[in-house]
Amino acid sequence: MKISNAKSALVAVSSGNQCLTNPNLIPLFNKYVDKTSVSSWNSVIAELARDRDSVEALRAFASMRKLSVVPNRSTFPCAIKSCSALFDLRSGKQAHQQAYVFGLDLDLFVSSALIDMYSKCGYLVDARTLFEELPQRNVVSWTSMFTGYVQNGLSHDALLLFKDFLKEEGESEGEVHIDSVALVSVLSACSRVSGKSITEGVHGFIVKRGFEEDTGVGNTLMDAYAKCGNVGVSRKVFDELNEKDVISWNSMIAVYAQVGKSAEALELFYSLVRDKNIHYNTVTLSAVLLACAHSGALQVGKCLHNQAIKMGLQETVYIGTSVVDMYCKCGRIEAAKRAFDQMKEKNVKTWSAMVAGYGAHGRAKEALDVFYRMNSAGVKPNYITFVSVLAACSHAGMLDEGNYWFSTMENKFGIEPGVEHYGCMIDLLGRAGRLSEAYNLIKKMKVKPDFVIWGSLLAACRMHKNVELGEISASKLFELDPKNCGYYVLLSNIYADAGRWDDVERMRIFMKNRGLTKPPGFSLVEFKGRVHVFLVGDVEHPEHEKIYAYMEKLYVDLEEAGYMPNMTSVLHDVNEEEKGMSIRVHSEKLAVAFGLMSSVPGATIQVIKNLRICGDCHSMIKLVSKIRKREIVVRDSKRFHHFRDGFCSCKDYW
DNA sequence: GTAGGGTTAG
Repeated sequence: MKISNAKSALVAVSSGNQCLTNPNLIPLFNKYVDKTSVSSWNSVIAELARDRDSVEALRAFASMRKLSVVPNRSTFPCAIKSCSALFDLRSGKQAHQQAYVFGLDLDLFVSSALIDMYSKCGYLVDARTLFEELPQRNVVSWTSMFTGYVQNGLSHDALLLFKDFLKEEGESEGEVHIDSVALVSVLSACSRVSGKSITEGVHGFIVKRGFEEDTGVGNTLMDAYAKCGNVGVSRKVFDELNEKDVISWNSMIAVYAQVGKSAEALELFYSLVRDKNIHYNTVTLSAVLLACAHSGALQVGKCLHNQAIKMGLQETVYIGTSVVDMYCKCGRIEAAKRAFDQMKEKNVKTWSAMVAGYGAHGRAKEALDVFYRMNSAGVKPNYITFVSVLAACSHAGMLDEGNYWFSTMENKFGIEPGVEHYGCMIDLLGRAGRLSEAYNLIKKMKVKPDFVIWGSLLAACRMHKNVELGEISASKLFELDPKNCGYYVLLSNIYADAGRWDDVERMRIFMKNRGLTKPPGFSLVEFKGRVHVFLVGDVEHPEHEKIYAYMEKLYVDLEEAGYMPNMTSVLHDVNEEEKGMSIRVHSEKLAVAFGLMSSVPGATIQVIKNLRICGDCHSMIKLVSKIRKREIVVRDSKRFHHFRDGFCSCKDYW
């Protein structure tokens, strides 16, 4: 019997039980499938399940039962797997019931599939109950249970279960034995709990049992080490893998892309391209596009987009979404829109990426338009979609719209606001000067306010000169993030504005005594397909001398045009002259200068900054855009600033 | 004929 023919026959006669009632189809069906033979049905169901045609597989299973063909232990696993693939708990339960009737529910093969089915449908308790009922278990039963916990966000329980497994393995005298698949599952639990010692422990076990050369185990190990902050070890595991498959490369590239090591991600991708033995795929491209998005590598991103088109992949929803996100984060919102419009299939992530993109560019109206269209298209917004919607309102200062969607998301969409949603609202209220409302909202929060929340309130207190609430926010921030000096500076500024010089002095001594740090600011500029990094006062860049010389000339022109340094956001513990020096060499200024001197006249300059842009850089770049007649785009940690002819797209609201 | 690993939105 040819399976593919069987499949077309089956498809022809399917739609449930019509195969029995439609006389024209019965001869066709009979030609390929002996409808009384269980093994014929098993082959058909297995083939359909393998083709991921789960709906047809379940129809075949139903038809078979209609014909009263008795299923055997080979029938159920594939049928149940199809239920899992469709998250069809009802059919899964029916299959469980039938397996029970035929005395097969405790069969190792059937029960493993059932455990997997219950887990995938979110019914972990049923999965565990069945697992406990099993008279004997093998490593597959255990693995199904491990992954069940991991996929339901209970990785800690998966690790606890692993301890039970080791006990049973020790007592079973060879009946139960760990394999690489089980180890992959355990490692994925490690990577989700981000525990360094547990990952190292499992790694030791892997070496002891001789699995360290297994490619699958190595691939997951890389991810687990990266998730607990040890990217160097991930790279070591990668380098030491004897047989790297495409997933090994993808994992390492994704690790780099996710931790923001974009240059390393790109470099590794280039060596993968040079390695003719391995063909990269959609996953690779997605990861590299993410690296471009992070580092603003637009030229490289464009090449990858073209490459995806050549490979016929631009319409897949993964790649499409990555491309949209890349253009948004590289400041090319119109290109993002074009890519977005061309996509035939869009999911909630695609829509949310577009909403977020418009929001970050301060184009709240368009963000909301996309959001409305998403609803009309019948795609349900989720938690993150509403973060994007509220962030769009916050970037544009649209308090009423923000308020509306903040209450609607819970009342109409049943999504409980999380710390990110509150963050947008505190920001909106705070900047509108409604400080006590903002403070009351914080007090009403069901989730614990984080440093973003208190940071927004503190910044608003500075803006609106409120000492009392500023002190409250600052004291919370000193607890949450005691080493970050940014908050001490802000509070000190609030005191200075109020003329409370004793308190300013107190803060200065406070900071001095505590070895406080500020995350180092850096800016990125892409030039000829390479991303250049600038730190504040950079002397590492090979052309730094030329850049400083260029800046001297630039400052002369700027001062002629009326530029006055604005020091309000500078530390109080340096003298006036030092202040002037450090502000002149902020990383975004160096990056803009490098962009100006190294690009052709008229070209847009694009800078990515890891922190928020400071007030002085903002006014300086506005002026630069005017006197040098250039469009300059700066993406800071919060949003985009498009500078043109002396103005910024944020309208100085940021 | 059963179980496992990599990717996209704030």
